[in-house]
Amino acid sequence: MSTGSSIELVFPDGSLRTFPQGTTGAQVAASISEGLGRTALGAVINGRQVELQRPIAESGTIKIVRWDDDEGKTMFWHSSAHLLAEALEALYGQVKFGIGPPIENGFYYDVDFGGHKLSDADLPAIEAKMLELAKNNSVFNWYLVPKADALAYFEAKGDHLKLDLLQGLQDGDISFVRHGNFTDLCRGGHVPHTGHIKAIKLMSVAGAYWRGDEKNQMLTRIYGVSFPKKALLDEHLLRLEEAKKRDHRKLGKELGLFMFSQKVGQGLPIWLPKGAALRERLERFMRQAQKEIGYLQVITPHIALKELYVTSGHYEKYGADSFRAIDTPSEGESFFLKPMNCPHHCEIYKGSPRSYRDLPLRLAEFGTVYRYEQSGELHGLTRVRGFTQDDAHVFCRPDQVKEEFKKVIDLIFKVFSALGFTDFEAQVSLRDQEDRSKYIGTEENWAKAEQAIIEAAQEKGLHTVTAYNEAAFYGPKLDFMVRDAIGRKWQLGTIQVDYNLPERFELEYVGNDNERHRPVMIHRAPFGSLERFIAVLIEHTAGEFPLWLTPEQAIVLPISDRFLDYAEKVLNQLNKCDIRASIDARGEKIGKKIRDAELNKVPYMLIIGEKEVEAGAVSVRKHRQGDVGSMSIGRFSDLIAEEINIKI
RNA sequence: GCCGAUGUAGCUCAGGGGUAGAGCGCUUCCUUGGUAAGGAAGAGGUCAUGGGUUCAAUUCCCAUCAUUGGCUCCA
Repeated sequence: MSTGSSIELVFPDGSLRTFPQGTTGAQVAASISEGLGRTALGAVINGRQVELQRPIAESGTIKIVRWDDDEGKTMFWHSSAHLLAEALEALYGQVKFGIGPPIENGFYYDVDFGGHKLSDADLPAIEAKMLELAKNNSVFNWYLVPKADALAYFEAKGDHLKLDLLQGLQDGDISFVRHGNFTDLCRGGHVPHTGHIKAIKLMSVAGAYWRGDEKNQMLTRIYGVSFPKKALLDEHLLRLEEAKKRDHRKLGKELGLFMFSQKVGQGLPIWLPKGAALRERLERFMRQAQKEIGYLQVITPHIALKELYVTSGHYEKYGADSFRAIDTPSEGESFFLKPMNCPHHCEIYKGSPRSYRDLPLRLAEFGTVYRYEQSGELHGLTRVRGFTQDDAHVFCRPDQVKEEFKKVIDLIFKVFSALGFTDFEAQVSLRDQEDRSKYIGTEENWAKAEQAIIEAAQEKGLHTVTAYNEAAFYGPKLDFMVRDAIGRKWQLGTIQVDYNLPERFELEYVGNDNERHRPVMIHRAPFGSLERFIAVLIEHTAGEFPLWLTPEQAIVLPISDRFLDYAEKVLNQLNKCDIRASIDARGEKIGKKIRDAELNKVPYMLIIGEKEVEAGAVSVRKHRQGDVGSMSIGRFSDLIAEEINIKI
């Protein structure tokens, strides 16, 4: 409660202190410690980010934020976007500004250059201008103006974008922020002055539709990132380099896993022998895991009549975005490439009468599906036009939904842990809260499905986040996001509850009351798609796959060609022990062979020479670790078997 | 689909109006070497494709295709 002359502020640690009315965030920070006073970038008061120099108007919660706080970075990058705008105006004059928000790793500004075309080559000059302007230590002044004045200001400036933004704002006072020679419409939350921005890197230029709507004008978006210290920028750029080294497109090529062919078509991955073998091992692993918990494997064709997808609702929803229909020469039939496996599985369900005793019926298929994706969206293996889902559909009674859902969660846990994804979170994807026209099915069924997901996730103790407008058009989802070895988030597995398809396909079972009932369907794919999963696995492991998956587990390195015969014998024995291996028979020195094997990320190198031949042994060297000593092949194969068992 | 960039040897890339270069890889020869690069020689490219400008285009211009960073979309 604030009195006339003082305010009370609650700090993040729960402590409460009283300050005179009109105290600024900066004064509060300085009162805590000299260090905080120096490093503070902003304040979060009652959940709102505000500048340190603003007097605090009312009592409430306060958090002084620094660079290390997320809010600190947000304010820092937001301020940097203003600085970018100032630089652009200084360099190019008549520039219209859209929005310039902070993002996960930096900031961007959407601008309209009129006729001028900006390219990457212009970025260094803009960067230099920003750094130059930053040195002015221009204070970010936040102030209120009447809406009429705000309109007049941007009217005079001819900035139709800001005017458009203003239309959407409530009448009354509008907040502006001014620093140096630049004034912008802005909600607020800036660092004290531009001098804090010490290192800037403008990353790229891209097109972006105004307000994200493709019917609107396309603006030029400039992406950038900035830091309070040069060293932090260098570190950031190093991280990007590291990510680049792990890029699955690069590693996939280097390791001979997959390729694309212009003649085959964009977005259609081709699996090379090593990649295909890796993929098969993943499939085998999944088949086994599913078999253990009662899934039945099925196989369905790659095309189906249009009517199937009319029934399922996919035609109405995605017909226009599908590959063109395949028409038969004389019968006038119209087929579509399979974009989903579920309609086929529904037909399997329908193929014979079902009793409540048959449920749950769990049909699994590594189903290859084809979807027309816009050309600009294709990306390596993560976004393709033809891919294989580790798909399955659980048909069950309404009373079994939650239990079945939980079993699927367990399966996903098992898969993730076997593959080393220990850090993940689950996202409950629900409908758009306003626009429900995008979805099919009754309100009642949606409510039931959403409830089942939320409860199952809770009972499994999952840490979940809720995302609206992320549901599939026929039902809500539980999506699993894993965090990879360098901290990036990827969406992998998904589980979806569906009351709608059973309805549309008129699926039934006979209950113990001898009446007909409608089953519920659960769609699920722990990997999501094999393509995408392998892409993520490549980037997560940097191409150093778990031993049980890796295409080449060992390589035999003879010291000279005098030992080639023995090398062949060793290879034979390895094959017998089911160890995937090859021989490096080149006329190179051992150092070179070792180097190449290390670079190729082969887990084990078996070096053989005079000593090994005499002892009937191999000298084992482990990738990244070095020499682990000499042993018999039997011992080596035990070693490998042991390592595989620990990991799965 | 839209905006920007890119496309030269198997890979990574340099070059530049007068029909091309490096490193790695590959082949052959010499070397027979003990835990991250031994030496030499050689093969390999219609400079993405199609037009245009020019005496001459891989180089400049246009279009197409593909890749790529974004936007939109994502069953």
